[in-house]
Amino acid sequence: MSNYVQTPVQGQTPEAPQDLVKQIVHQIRRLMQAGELYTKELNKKYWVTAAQLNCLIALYEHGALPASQIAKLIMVKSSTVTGIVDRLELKGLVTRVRNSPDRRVINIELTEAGRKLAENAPPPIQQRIVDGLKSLPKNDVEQIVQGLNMLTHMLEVQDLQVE
Amino acid sequence: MSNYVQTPVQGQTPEAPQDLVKQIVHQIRRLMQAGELYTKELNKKYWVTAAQLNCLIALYEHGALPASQIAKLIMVKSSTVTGIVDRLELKGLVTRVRNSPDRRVINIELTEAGRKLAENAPPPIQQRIVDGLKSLPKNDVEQIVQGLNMLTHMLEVQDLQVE
DNA sequence: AGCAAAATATTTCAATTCAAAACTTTCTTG
DNA sequence: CAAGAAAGTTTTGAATTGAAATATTTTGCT
Repeated sequence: MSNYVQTPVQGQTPEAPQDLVKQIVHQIRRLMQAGELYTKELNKKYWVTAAQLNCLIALYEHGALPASQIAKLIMVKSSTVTGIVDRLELKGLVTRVRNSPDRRVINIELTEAGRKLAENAPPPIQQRIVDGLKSLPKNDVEQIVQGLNMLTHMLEVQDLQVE
Repeated sequence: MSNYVQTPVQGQTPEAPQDLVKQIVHQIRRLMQAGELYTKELNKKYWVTAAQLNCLIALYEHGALPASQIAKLIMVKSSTVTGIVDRLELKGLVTRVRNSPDRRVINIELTEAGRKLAENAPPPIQQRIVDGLKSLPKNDVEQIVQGLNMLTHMLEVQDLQVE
C-alpha cells in the first residue's frame, strides 16, 4: 500500500464524493479488463477459457450437476451455461446424461479427460491473485476482502431496490 | 460493515490464504454480474448500454476524439470501440468526421442528440455507487478505494510479468 | 524518391453474457 | 383427471470484448 493510493482531497463534501466514485468505477473496469485479457491468454495457451475452467472445477468439486446448479456455483445465468457446456462437450471434456428420475434435468458430468484437466488444472485466474497476495501483509488482504464485500453487498441491495 | 463480512479462520496458514482468494474471486464475479445486469436494464429503459453511455460521456467531457483516444478513456481495445461507435452512429448520437490533417484519424463527435443525452444522462453505473456510498462512513469508502487500488495494481503488475 | 516500418481504423472471428421466448416434463389445483 | 402453473433446459438475438488480419496513410531512413 503506497504511492498509488490516492489520498482524498481535504475539505471534500461528504455528500458527493465524486472523485472517489470515479476511482471506484475505474478500478472495477480495470478488474474486468484484467479478467478478459487473462481468459484470452488462457484460451490461447490451454484451449480452455476461464468460464469453461470454472465450470470444470465446479464439476470436479461437486460431482455431476445439472445446468441450473452450475449456474449458481459459477454465478451466471443458466442460458449462459448451455453455451459453455456445449463447447466443453465438443472438446470431450464433459457429457450430458439424462439419468435423473425427473426427466427434465440433464446432468453434466466430467469425462476422464475433463477430470484430468480439472485435477492438474491450468492456472485459473485465482493463481494470479494468490501470487499477488503473497507479497501483501495479511491486513491488506483482509482490507481488500472487506472492501469488496461492502461494494458487492451495496450493489446487490441496490439491485433489489430496482425490481 | 457487519455480518456479511466473513472473518477468516483462526490458525490459517499465511502462505496459502485459499479461502480469502476464493472470496475475492467470488466478489469480483459478483461485481461483474452486477454490471452486466445493470447494462441490460439501462438498455431496456434508455436504449443505450453502459459501454455506449461511457463513450458518450467521454466525448462530452473531452470533445471530439479519435477511436484510439476513446479506447484509452473507457479502457477497452480499439476494435471494441469500432462496434460501440457503429451503434451510436446508427442511433444518430455521434458522427464520424475525417477532419484531421492526418487522414488516418477519424474523429468521432457528438451530434446534437448525443450532446443532449450526455447532458441529462440516464443514470450511469456511477449513480448506483454514489447512492450506496452515501450510506457508508467515509472511512469505509476509503477502504474500498484502497482495497481496489491494491488489487488492480497487483493484477496489472502481474499482467506485465506475463508479456 | 523509394521502401520499410509505424500508426490508425476496421473487419473478421470466437466466446461470453443476459433476456425473452420456446419446449418438455412435472406439479398443483379445482 | 384435466387444465394450467411451475421448473429445467435450450434457442434465439443482441451487445461486448479482444486477438489477429487487413487496409490506408504517414513517417523515417537510406
